Amino acid sequence: MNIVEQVQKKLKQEIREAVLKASLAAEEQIPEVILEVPKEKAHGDYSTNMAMQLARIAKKPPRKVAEELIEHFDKSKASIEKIEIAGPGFINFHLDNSYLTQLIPTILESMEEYGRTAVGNNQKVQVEFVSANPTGDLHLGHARGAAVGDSLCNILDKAGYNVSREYYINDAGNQINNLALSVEARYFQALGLEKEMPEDGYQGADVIGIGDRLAEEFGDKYVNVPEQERFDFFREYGLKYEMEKLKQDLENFRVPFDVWYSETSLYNNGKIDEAMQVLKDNGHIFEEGGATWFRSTTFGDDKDRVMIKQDGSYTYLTPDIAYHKDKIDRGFEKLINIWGADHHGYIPRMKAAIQALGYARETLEVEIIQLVHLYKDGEKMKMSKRTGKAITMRDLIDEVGLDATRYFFAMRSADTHLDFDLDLAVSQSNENPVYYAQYAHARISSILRQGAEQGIIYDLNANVSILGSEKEIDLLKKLGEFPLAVAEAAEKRMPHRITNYIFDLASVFHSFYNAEKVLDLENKDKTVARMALIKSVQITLRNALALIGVSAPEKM
RNA sequence: GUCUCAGUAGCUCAGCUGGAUAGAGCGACAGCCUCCUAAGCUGUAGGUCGUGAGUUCGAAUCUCGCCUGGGACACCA
Repeated sequence: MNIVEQVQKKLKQEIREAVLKASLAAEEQIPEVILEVPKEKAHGDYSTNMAMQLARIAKKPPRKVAEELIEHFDKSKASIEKIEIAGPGFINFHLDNSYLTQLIPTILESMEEYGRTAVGNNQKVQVEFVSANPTGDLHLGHARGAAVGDSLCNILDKAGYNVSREYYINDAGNQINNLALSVEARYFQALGLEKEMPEDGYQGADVIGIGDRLAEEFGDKYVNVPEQERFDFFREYGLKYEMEKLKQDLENFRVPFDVWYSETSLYNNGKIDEAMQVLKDNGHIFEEGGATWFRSTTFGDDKDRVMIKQDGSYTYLTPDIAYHKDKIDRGFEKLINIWGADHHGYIPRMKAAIQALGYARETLEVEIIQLVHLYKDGEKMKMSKRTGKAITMRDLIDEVGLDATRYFFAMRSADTHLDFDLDLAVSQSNENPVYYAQYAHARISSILRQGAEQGIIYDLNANVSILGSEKEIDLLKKLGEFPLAVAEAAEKRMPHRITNYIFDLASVFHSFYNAEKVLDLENKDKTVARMALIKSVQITLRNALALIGVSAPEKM
């Protein structure tokens, strides 16, 4: 707990104490103390609406309640400088903010650990994301899911959760057969032979590439082998090729995974049968029309779902249920799935399955990633995966750059539609919000470099108590918020809270930079203290950027 | 038709557990480099928070209806 959290806690305690001493409410009647930072600086450092909340219980007008509360408030505690009643009954606290300078040694000592909290309680959380079919290139929606998922994992980790990142490989079922047939067609075509693409074949350029590669490597070797052998070979080859490319693309996008989980493995190790058996034992399975059904309506789904089709094969749902059972069997207490908007209708049946297996519905959380629309020259770009005309994640990174892409995806809440302005993201100018934060970091680095050249040394023991100007206090306040911002982003599963924080911190720094000079040879003590301050800003900025996978350059 | 997400400044979006005069960026306008990076700073203009009701001391925020837009509603994955 840093000094800011300690002061807030103290303040809340004192407010409760005052309520009791003033006999405004009995102990069990007191609502949770809400402290907020007023938008208006004139309204003090913190304010509480306690008096308004108590008005009914105390049967007195809010301002009267506030007066009595203040009367019994012990001002000697919690650095209080002044207390005022304002508006309809707010109580505004003005603090002696000199305590904030204690943040500096805390941050300098914590370094890359600053921001870490234990709110997650080491809970075992698994985040499954991207999980795109290995049948083509990752597109924009996947890129957004990857960026949001990775950022969320970083944030959860920082907030004290025990996180595992997982990718579910859909390497079974029709779409892979389709891939095999598409590869086959492209292979024949690469050799100049006639071969039609399957009806729902993958038209992407990457499959053409696989065909070319096969033709080059093996010549016409596979033209005249038995069909089944050829099919099996192309299936394996295509899958391996697509997966390698996928892994490489994600790695380039700074998105690592701990586990790559194969759907096929569920078929081979009996886990599907196992899951089916549990559902059967729990009485949620029935036969009808030659198919085997899961009675998901018991748990609020719109209709029951087929698990084994008339032809004896599984639907997509069946291995997926086994997969989720396996996740829980592996000891995860919370499963977070990050899905594209098109899978949105799938949530109720998956949650139903979790319940039918005998677990709490809330074990599974699904975060939906809404669609991305690309705009260029003010116009929406059309794309279609079927015809292979989609812009791929790789195209996007090549054109926009890694940092800008990550930042753009992280900065919008994931469940709203995103209009991605290519021209804006590409622009290397002040129009681009990505550079704003990086620029602040580079500026700080530059000042610290020059300070060092002039032999100015600061350390944990720098006398920071001499800091206290308005801009310095603004900076310190913002620095103190970081652990809270991370904790809140984690608990609400909202990575974009972090970009908001980054922007705010950078903004306060730029403002400070323009108002006050750091390096001042006439006043060495102040220079040392300010260098320690901006070093703290640099550390915090870098930590925050790391959470969303954006680099913190020393120079720009 | 059912479900779901959204609608906030000209554009793109924030807005916390319901709080005070609804905020940023871009764009427009006016200023700031003899000074650590002007990719920056300071200020001005710009709003019926889609709409109608309800809940209450108080609603952009919660509830319901309606309008508009996106998406999902397979024995596909």
